[in-house]
Amino acid sequence: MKKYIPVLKRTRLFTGVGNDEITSMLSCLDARHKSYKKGEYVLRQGEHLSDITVLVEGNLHIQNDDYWGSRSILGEISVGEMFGEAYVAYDSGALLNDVVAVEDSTVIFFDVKRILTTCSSACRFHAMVVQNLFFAISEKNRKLVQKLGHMSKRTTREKLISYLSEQAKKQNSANFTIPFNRQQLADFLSVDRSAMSNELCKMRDEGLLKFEKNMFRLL
Amino acid sequence: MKKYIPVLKRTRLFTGVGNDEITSMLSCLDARHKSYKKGEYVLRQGEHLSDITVLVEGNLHIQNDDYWGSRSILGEISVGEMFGEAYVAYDSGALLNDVVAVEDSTVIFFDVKRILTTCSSACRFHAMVVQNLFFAISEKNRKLVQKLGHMSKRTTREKLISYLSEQAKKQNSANFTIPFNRQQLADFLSVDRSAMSNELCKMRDEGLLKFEKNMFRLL
DNA sequence: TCTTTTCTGTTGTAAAAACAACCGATTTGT
DNA sequence: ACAAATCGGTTGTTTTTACAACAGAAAAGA
Repeated sequence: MKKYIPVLKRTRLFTGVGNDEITSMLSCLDARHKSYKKGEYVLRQGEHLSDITVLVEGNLHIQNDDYWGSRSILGEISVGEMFGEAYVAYDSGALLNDVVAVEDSTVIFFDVKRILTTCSSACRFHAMVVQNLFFAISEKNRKLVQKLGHMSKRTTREKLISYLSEQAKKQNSANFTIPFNRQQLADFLSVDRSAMSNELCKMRDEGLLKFEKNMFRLL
Repeated sequence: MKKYIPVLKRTRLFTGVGNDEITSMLSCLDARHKSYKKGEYVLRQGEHLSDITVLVEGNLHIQNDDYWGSRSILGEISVGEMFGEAYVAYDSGALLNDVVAVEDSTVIFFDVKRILTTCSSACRFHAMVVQNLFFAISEKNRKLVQKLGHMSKRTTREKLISYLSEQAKKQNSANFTIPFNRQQLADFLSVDRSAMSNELCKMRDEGLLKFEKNMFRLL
């Protein structure tokens, strides 16, 4: 567990917390880690969550497959990001999505719930953790709103422009890479892959952008 | 301000807080109220927010108009609900949407930011407020995920079924009313109004549901 | 290295949505 | 009570998307 401390130190959850303090919090929060092979499910829709999770290795997708097999990708979790904050509340109900490892991954589970819902002061970092959690969930909230912004566009082209512009802005450059392949991007934007591929190539031919694999350049 | 205490008492933010305590918190949190006529903007996209707001009268929409005038409704705020929690974090950036009064409305502004970002104990309800805020934003987060669930459906019919099913479940009955008229529902689901109206009537003719104005019944 | 699988782009067709225009009914405002 | 604006439904046309099927390139695996 110790080897993950450098990673944890750079996460939202442990912002402003020193190495020694993280160590003591690991036991205070009953931290456990678990590894998953590519393709394995970390969490499943319908489960009730009592922990939050931090990804310390690999890459996860939050997704949803419907009865007819069509997939929708809600979001992507990269190293240092967490998942499950929204399900800590006692009345939050069951998980609405699956969380799947898209690479071999390692996740740390924290029982943050008891920190939030009890008034005990077994650990003196309560306030800090709560505040960090709050900021983390705020950030996720804003991300969801951004995604809704993309999805509310009517055409595939508009959705692409909306998404790619956001990525360019986020990475502070007209050159950037995206964390999805074509099928995943289509699932993320809820459009058909072939139609999207087609549109992307049209946009390239019109001189709006260039791309090669996951690297894009807006012109 | 005092007349709003009964309303405030039933909000997420003040869950578990007594009347006297609310009164003292109103000054602690520098509460101010403001009224808006139907159609007026409460908040505008691009603004930087330092307060959170609680609606005590009326109805608000969180929405977004693009350059070509097409509108997208992100969500609806009814009495007792709050807005702006996601923008309390110091690095949250500008507001991504407009907030508009769809009826004559009254809003109370709270400077919750200083509660979160300082360690002073000027008010002994810090912990409670932070926890309530956390649960509120968790809930909003889950709502956004649900909305994304509707929007990720490919056809208008699927979007409608997804949305109406959620409403039925939420209101615990196959009979329920929705908080939107047709145009607003279309803007909420990001589809064309006339196409949606058409689809709705087809579904009615096929015996899937009945409706009259904002009242629906799933069969 | 060779085979197999995955990934991406391309095309044609069928289905669906967007758009525009219109009308009657209801609601709002004066 | 009357005029004006809003609302909901209907229809036809155009545009866009979904779907299916295929092929070459790249990547993964044996």
